[in-house]
Formats: sequence, C-alpha cells, structure tokens
Amino acid sequence: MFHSYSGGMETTPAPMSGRKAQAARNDQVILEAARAVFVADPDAPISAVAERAGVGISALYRRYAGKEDLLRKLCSDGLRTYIAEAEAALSDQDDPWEALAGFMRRVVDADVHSLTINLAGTFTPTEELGREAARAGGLAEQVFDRAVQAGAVRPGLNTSDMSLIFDQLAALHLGDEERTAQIRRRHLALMLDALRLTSAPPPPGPPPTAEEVTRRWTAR
Amino acid sequence: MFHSYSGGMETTPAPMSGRKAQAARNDQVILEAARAVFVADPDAPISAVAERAGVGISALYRRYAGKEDLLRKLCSDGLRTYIAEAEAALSDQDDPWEALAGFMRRVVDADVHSLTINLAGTFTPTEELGREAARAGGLAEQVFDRAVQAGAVRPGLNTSDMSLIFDQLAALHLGDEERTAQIRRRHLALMLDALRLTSAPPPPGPPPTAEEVTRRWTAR
DNA sequence: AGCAGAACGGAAGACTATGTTCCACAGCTA
DNA sequence: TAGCTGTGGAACATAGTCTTCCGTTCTGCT
Repeated sequence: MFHSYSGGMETTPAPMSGRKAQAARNDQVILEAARAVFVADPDAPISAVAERAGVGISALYRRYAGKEDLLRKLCSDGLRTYIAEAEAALSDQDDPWEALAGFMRRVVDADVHSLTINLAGTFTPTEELGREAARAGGLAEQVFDRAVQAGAVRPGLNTSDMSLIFDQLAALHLGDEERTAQIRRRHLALMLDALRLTSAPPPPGPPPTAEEVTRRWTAR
Repeated sequence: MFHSYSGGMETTPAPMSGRKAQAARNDQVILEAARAVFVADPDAPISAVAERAGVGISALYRRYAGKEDLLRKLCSDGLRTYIAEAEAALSDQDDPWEALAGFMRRVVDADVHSLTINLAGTFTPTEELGREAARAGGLAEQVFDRAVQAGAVRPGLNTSDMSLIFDQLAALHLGDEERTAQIRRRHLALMLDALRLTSAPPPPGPPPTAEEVTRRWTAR
C-alpha cells in the first residue's frame, strides 16, 4: 500500500497513476519516514523506517546501498538546509540581531540539528560531508559575528555557544513533533533573551572552543 | 589476580590490607565506575562498567542481581541527592531566588539528571522509585513556587520548564566530565538570567505540563 | 600449617536485535 | 502476452550483550 505523503515539499505533481509515479512518491515517503524515525532515535533500526513509510525493506535497499547511505543523505540534506538558512540570514542587511535570532529560530524549527550533529557518529563521514559541515560552520559564524560586531550580543559569547544551544534544544523530546517544536521555540526564546543582555557580565567559565564542538563529527 | 584499584575516593582509611577491605573498596569503585559509564551512555554494556572499574564481571554480579538492579541503585541514589538538595534549598529562608538558583546549580553540578531521567526507561521502575520521584518533584516545585511567589521569576514559567532546562543541560557532553560541568554551569547561568527577567513578557507557546515531563518515567 | 569459603576473573552459553540478501510476485509497458 | 521494474517480507548471517559457571587466589580461623 502506498502512503499519501504528509508534509514534504512537492516538486512536480506527476501523474497520479502509473508505477513510475508511485515509485517517485515512495522516494518522498521513505525520506520523510526516515527523517522522522531517525530524528526520534538516531539508532533506530532500518526496519522501523520501512514500517513507518508503509513499505517493505526492499523498497529502501533499491534506493540506498545500505543504512549508512540513507543516513548520509539525511545528514547532507540537513546541512544544506542549515547553509541555506545561514545565507538567508546573511542577506538580511537590516538588523544583525534579528538576522541571528531568525536564523536560530528557523534552524530549530527545521530540526536541522537532529539531522546533522545527532546523526554524525552513526555513520562514517564522507569527504564531501566534511566540506559541507565546514561551510555551514563558517556561515553560521558570520551570522553570529555580525550580530556581535553590531553590539547586539552579550559579551563573552561565541559561535560555539550557539552550537551548544542547538544541541540542547535538539535534546528536547516530547510527545509529538509539533509539541516538541513548540517547547523548543519557547526555550529558544528564553535563551535569546539571555543572549541579548548586552550589559550583563560575560557568562562564567572558559567559553567553548570550536574544536570541542567540531570533534563530535568523528567521535562516538 | 586482584587489581590494584586505581582512583576512587577512600571513605575511611580502613586497614590497607585484608580481603574484606578490598571488597568494600570495590563496592565504591564499582559504583563510581557505573555512574561514570552510564552517565556517558545510558545504554552502555555492563562489561564497560567492569572494565572501567578494573574488575571482572563477577565482581558486579556478586553485588547486584543483574544490570537493572545496578541501574535502579544509581537512579535511586540520584533521586536521593535531588531530594536532599531540594530540602536544603527549602531550608534557606533568606532569598527565595538564590535558593532556587543555588538548587539548580547544585543539581546540575551533581549531574543528578543524568542519573534519574536519562536512566529511567532503561529499566523497569519500582514502586519505591516512583514514590521517590514523586517526592522529588514535589519538593522541586516548592522551591520553584516560592521564588515565583516572591516575584523573583519571569512570568509564565513553571516547574516543568525547570525540568526541561535540566534535561537540556544533561544533554551537553564534552570531552571530560570536568569540562562538561564547566560548560553546563555556563549555560545554566545564561538560562538563570533569562528566568530572572521579571519584567519580560511570558515566553511564547503553551507551557509544558507536569504530565509531559513525568511521562518519561515509563516511556522509551 | 592447613582448611573452608569468600571474592574474583574471564571464558562460554544463550539470546536478541539488526543489517543485508534473496526470491517469488504484481503491475505497467510495449 | 512477454518482460522488466519495483516490491514485500522471509531467511540468513552476524555482532553485541546479559548471565552463568568454574577454576583460582587469598584471607581468616583453627
């Protein structure tokens, strides 16, 4: 049985019938299912993805050489979303703070972090993936630093602090996805208010280093 | 052959020799190793604990009927620490805000959350454990509400928000334990500053409910 | 000195979970 | 109708892990 794919971006409304069309739809259904399953549990078995998608195992293996391939695809997609959001934020020339805040809200909303950092370590990373990650990090740093240089950010903070905030929010898991997103937005709002306290003293302790945050791409 | 136990805090400088003494020391070593291992990875194999403790598997099974027993012990200890800290905070009659802030700092410092919520779900909970958890939750609520009633907390927040903050901080994992603790203190400080903004508007979205936070004792 | 038994190390056993392959089959297409 | 693409799902292989078990070491007491 073929699912009516919920969510997901439609590309071209291909003919409703035909085997090719059904297969194409399964492409989407499978990706969406994989995203949902692995975001909820990065160590989930591949059979859980098939179940959630309402397809058999072979439908997965026809599309991906193995589990790692699927994981890499999801991770790469997440990274691309991250990059796109960062570029969008950088193109906002008006308010550096709002650009940063909006960027963070969109990243959290898209649950990009669960797709990148949380998945890293469950597969052997690719050269290509490494480049994308580096690019993503660089862009995010620019978004952050621009807000810093505009004097809109509490002193003592750096880009790695931002990454850690993403980490923390991605660890929040409630009943369903929508409720989780609500709560994450709520707590992100709290954090943003803390980051905006430009006249507050720097937070205690030595700040996180880029290396400490990057290391996780190989660890676990 | 018996290992020369490395590290481990000595309680009473009992006779340096004697088999009984070594066994008693192993009690400590094993518990400490289990804490460290399961805090780093709640799904770690029991052999990892033995390795870290520098003892054989049988040293564990002599003390605990099985893996779950050990997990329950750790969880119960964590809960008791939590309760003790909450009671200490309640006995501070001077500054409700500082009592709350200090409570949260100590809970995060002791990494209690990794011992309770993060471990829950890896074993079948006990009746006793449920009571302890309920008591812990009740006390924490009192600590929080006292600060609220003193007008020291930003409007719109509740005890479950505090639990979620613990969740988020417990998800932070860096190189070693000390560094992790540093960073957690840092980000807790940020969050506390956000909670202290009494004249800021309530954070967006419907607040978390106690049920949403409690549910995790049975889930997974 | 010598023995009983506590405490232990670690291999072997028993299972479970999971990634991957394989094959028979359905439905479109020509 | 023949053939090919896409599929379902059982079967297989394997790695990981909990638990048991047995031989060994060392202590404490007689």
